[in-house]
Amino acid sequence: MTPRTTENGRPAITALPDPPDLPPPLPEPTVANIRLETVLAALSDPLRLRIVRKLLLESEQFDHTCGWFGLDRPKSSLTHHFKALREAGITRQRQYGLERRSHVRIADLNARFPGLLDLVADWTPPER
Amino acid sequence: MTPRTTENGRPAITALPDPPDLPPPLPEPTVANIRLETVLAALSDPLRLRIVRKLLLESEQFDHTCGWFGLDRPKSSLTHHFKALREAGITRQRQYGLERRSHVRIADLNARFPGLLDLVADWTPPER
DNA sequence: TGTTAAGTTCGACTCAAGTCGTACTGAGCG
DNA sequence: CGCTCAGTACGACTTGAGTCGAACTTAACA
Repeated sequence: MTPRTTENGRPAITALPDPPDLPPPLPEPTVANIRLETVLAALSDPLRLRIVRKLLLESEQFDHTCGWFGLDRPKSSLTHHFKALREAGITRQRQYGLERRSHVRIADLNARFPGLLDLVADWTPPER
Repeated sequence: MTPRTTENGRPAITALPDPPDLPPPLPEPTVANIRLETVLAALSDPLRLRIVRKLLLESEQFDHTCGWFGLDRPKSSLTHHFKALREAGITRQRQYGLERRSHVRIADLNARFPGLLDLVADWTPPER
């Protein structure tokens, strides 16, 4: 089975199965409670768009800490944005000791809003 | 040629050709200058989501005036929202005498962000 | 030419969101 | 125990968006 690809040759955004024995996720909306307007609002911020896009394109295996993103912002700002993504239902966060790791809820979002993640993956950040 | 349909049976959102001899469009971004983050921000407002959805699902032939939408808001608020949609590149507005009519730039948006309009068409407004 | 009506413009107000410093929490580890 | 370090909580500040009233513009039309 070869992965389906999108118009521009990139492999489509698809989900991998979860490994067992993970810490429980932090509070998040159920799939049915994910609202389009909330998701769009969360993704309308360029920094959060960068975060989600990087997770989609570069996360080799599983979830990642805040530091992995290399974002030049104070920690309190990052907390704010990662919380916004999680509460919108876009990412799932789990606590590993001191670290809080994030990944995109790919299967949930593909089920609820097919095609949306592909738009994020194909996004190009504004130059400057 | 029968129209392709989406997963839930609704006909896919596709564009009709423009009739000739229209008034010129009001200022709007070119297709290449439509930004994903701007479009998502414009669509994250429930009122604007309703406007676009209604245009997609119920506009029988061509574009529609503000009044057609039956929105219970003062005119200055409607001006604000229709301008936001137009400047984001989501709608095109043309002046017909006193009236300013809007329609969705379906072909442009399907080319730039495939699948996005289908998400809007399938959206269900929050109850109450 | 005067009236009507669609829509804009302007300015004021409110509120939510982004930004960030500072203090705090809590796991890991010597 | 006490240090370190990831991340949170809280609060202050600023900015931008949504909301709207009031005055204005301008076709259409009698």
